[in-house]
Amino acid sequence: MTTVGVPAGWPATEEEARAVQDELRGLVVLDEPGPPPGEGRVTGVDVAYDDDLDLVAAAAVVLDAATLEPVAEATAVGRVSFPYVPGLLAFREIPTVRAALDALPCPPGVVVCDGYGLAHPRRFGLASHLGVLTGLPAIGVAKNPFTFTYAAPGPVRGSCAPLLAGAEEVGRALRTQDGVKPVFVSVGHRMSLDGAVAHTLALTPRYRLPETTRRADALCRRALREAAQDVSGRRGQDGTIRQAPTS
DNA sequence: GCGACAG
DNA sequence: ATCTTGTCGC
Repeated sequence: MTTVGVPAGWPATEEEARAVQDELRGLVVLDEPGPPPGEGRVTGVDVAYDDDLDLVAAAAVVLDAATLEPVAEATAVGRVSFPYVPGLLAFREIPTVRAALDALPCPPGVVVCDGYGLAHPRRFGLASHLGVLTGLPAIGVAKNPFTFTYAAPGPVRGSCAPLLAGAEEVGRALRTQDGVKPVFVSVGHRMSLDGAVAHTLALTPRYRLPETTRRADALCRRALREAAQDVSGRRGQDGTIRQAPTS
């Protein structure tokens, strides 16, 4: 596990954060189909919070794309770098997620985020932001439609319908299991929408959410529990931080 | 102006 | 995201 602070120059206000998004948005690569699903490696990233303890724990879990078995994993713990503001989620998650990705012993392949990419008020959600900063192909798979609209996809696994911002298709509502609420897939970086949907289907043989997300979610929660244990052990009742044990 | 709003 | 027990079902 690695520890991270808030990066120097990280936006402190919503205005600054939006300006960063407007500046980086142009760097998203949309003309690559991305690696084929079922080959190479796919990495899930997720984050868990304890706002009271000012803790963020991130996990990155690398799966073999063919078998969906984990081949590597890493975690990182840091301070909360930004409040939750709809549309600015990336500023809350990225520093710790990047640290976890950097701690991996192997290349991540395609990164699967818990949230959106292009399906975003300024077309630059978490998956796009993380993709641009790392250069990795990335997609977003979210659990709800945010402010976007969609027609219900067919009831069978694999059915999908456009996720719409007005008339613009920003992603797809995808049924990953028969009769189960769809997930909301969007392109992050260096991947086509069809590719993002195909990857998502390949990652959901059994459950609604991708195996990448499920594994990363379980791991970051565990990392948060352990970090919270450590912190409470080192903090007095007045919040004073005592010295970490030297061993 | 007010409410809704990825995680 | 997080607060949270039991419960219905494969």
